[in-house]
Amino acid sequence: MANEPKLSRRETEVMEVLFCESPATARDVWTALGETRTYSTIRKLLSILEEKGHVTHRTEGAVFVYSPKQRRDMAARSALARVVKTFFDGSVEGAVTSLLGGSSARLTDEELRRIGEMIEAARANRKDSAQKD
Amino acid sequence: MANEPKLSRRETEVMEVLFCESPATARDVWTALGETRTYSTIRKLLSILEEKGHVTHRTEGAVFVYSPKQRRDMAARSALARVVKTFFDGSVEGAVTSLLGGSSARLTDEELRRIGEMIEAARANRKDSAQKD
DNA sequence: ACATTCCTGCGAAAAATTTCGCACCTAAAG
DNA sequence: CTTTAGGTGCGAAATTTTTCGCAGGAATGT
Repeated sequence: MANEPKLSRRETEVMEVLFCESPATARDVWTALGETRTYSTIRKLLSILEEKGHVTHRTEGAVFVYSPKQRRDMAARSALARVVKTFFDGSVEGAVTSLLGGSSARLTDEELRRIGEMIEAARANRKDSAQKD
Repeated sequence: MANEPKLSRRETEVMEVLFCESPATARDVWTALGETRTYSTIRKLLSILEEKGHVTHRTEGAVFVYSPKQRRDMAARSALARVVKTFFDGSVEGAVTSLLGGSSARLTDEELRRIGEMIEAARANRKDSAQKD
């Protein structure tokens, strides 16, 4: 069923920070994570992540600046796919509904308009290809 | 930043199965997970999860039937929220776009129509409350 | 009643993760 | 040049996770 998570708990945390705000130094990550552990610990995690191939770094001056190796949009897609499968029985509609319902208050009218347009476009696109058949 | 994950790797796996198809017996979960571990292992996980308060069980006949303790829609919301924050800088619009773009082929026109309506409703709602101010 | 099968409970070994400290190096300030 | 602040590499202790096996108990078929 659900393909097992590749990352451990802390590794996941670090990756999330990285996806959220990369590129980032070990110190950045440390800060973002609330400095709840030792700076040393974070560095270790980062190096493990790199060894496993989930992260790269370039040296800037003498400091390491890390970035996720996977493209952000791809990671986003699979994260969403997982949520859709797990919580919405695979229904994208369900997910969109939840997304819209949960925080519609935070969406500007402009955003809603754009999303609406997107839907229209998708429908039009759909009809086109339907005609082709 | 990102509030740390409460569950370990395997625990997460089990919870996902449970959210996907609950209620479920230990054996169900075991099967869903591909029988890659021992049945005993899965049971242990389940009991740990229960001890930690993430899961409950009722006895049906003589077997345990498990269910997540948190409501599915709530879990869904927070899962989505996390993804939105991590991969879309908090932009719901971005997430919806990705969702729609990624698998628009799999959405029926009917679904698209409904989503469209939902958007309209949200916009209308928005204008109403704007007038109130 | 007896054998067989499948469950649950428990305890602990085995393995993986997580967390640090220490040695050493570099850049910048004194 | 010397000192200081902050980085990196590495090894290993401390903890958590993960995995099992074995001892009953209940249900089912013979």
